[in-house]
Amino acid sequence: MSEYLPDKLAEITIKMLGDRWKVLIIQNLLDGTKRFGELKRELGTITQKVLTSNLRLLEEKGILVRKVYAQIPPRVDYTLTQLGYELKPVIDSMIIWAEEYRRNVAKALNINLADCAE
Amino acid sequence: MSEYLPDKLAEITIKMLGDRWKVLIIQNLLDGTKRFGELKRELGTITQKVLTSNLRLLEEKGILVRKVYAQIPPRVDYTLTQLGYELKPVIDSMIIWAEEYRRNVAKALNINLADCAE
DNA sequence: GCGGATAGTTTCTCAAAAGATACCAATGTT
DNA sequence: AACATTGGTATCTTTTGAGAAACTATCCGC
Repeated sequence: MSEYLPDKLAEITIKMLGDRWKVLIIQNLLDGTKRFGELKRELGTITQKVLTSNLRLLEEKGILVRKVYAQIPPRVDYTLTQLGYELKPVIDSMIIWAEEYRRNVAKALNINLADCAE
Repeated sequence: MSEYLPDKLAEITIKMLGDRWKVLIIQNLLDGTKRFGELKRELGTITQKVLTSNLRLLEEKGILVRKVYAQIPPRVDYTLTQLGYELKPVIDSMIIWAEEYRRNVAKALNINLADCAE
């Protein structure tokens, strides 16, 4: 039964990173502190609402900190915590796997093309 | 702009592993070939429907293969592909991170307890 | 016939997150 | 006044996956 405990651990991490936007946000912040608008531009098609709610959740979970400046126009900086930075190896291994996956897809396409040629 | 391409790669992997059941299924199959009922028992509370649909999707994506035996009672074996096994480092790094996260949560609880004591 | 084995399929409901769009606040500049 | 800056908030709709529960198919043994 104790062999199932590692199962539960991966589940914890998936809950933090379990969707497109969270992983992209964290990955962006690996570059260093960024402002709301900067993140929004670099992430592309994300809505303000979705960005806000994802940032707030990651803050709540201790992945990042949000620093509000007393100024107008408003300025808010987002920075990964140490815990957030420690997600880098996870993301890196994901990138490595995706590159392998891409190679496999390309290989599968080649096979399909050969079938069509016959 | 090319710096964003790695961003997209992590997204690909998250789509494969992006929820509780997929990561748990893959992790179970790292032990080797298993049957439907075996998976269902070991995963605990998953419904047949959810297990089936997750297995079919992982098969479609090339993460696992499904071998149907011509017998009654029905027998279907599920085995990770090479590509599926290559998700092991991703899952391992997730486990390591979750352990760190757990330590941080415990630390945060200690701080909160100290605050209450004062 | 009933119950057991196995791996599903079906139907409906619910929950959570994303998406689309509009609006808000404060200050500064023209 | 209008427009600019910034980081939001609010409301409604859509999408997706999970959950609950029932039913299906085939063979075998009692």
